Amino acid sequence: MAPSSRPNFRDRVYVLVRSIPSGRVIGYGHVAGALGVAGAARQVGYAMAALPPDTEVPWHRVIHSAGTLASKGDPVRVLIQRSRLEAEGVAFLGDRVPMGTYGWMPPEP
DNA sequence: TATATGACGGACG
DNA sequence: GCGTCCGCCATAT
Repeated sequence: MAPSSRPNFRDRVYVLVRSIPSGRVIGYGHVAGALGVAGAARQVGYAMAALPPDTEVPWHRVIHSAGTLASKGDPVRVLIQRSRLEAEGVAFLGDRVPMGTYGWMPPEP
């Protein structure tokens, strides 16, 4: 193994996202911070963009720190994301999610 | 190896 | 409350 640098930053993002319980959400920056690399919020989003359409990773539970959704050149993605969150019991406050209520934090070792 | 990019975050007006 | 600017760091080419 090559534990020196980041073996697979994206892979760690997927593992953490898969640990998010249903009906909960988390911000990109929170995911990066949980991986030990605060400030790499953009890389978390980049990892999501690399996810296949048949992925088992609940990428829809990863949103902006402000509670708003996001997508680059694909607004349909946001609609799917919102639909899945509502299906899990997440109540939207307009176009925003009250992270103070649904905000989830990963368990620290 | 270096340059450009990018599902972001926070600060400022 | 909303729009805009700068900075952060891993991936891609």
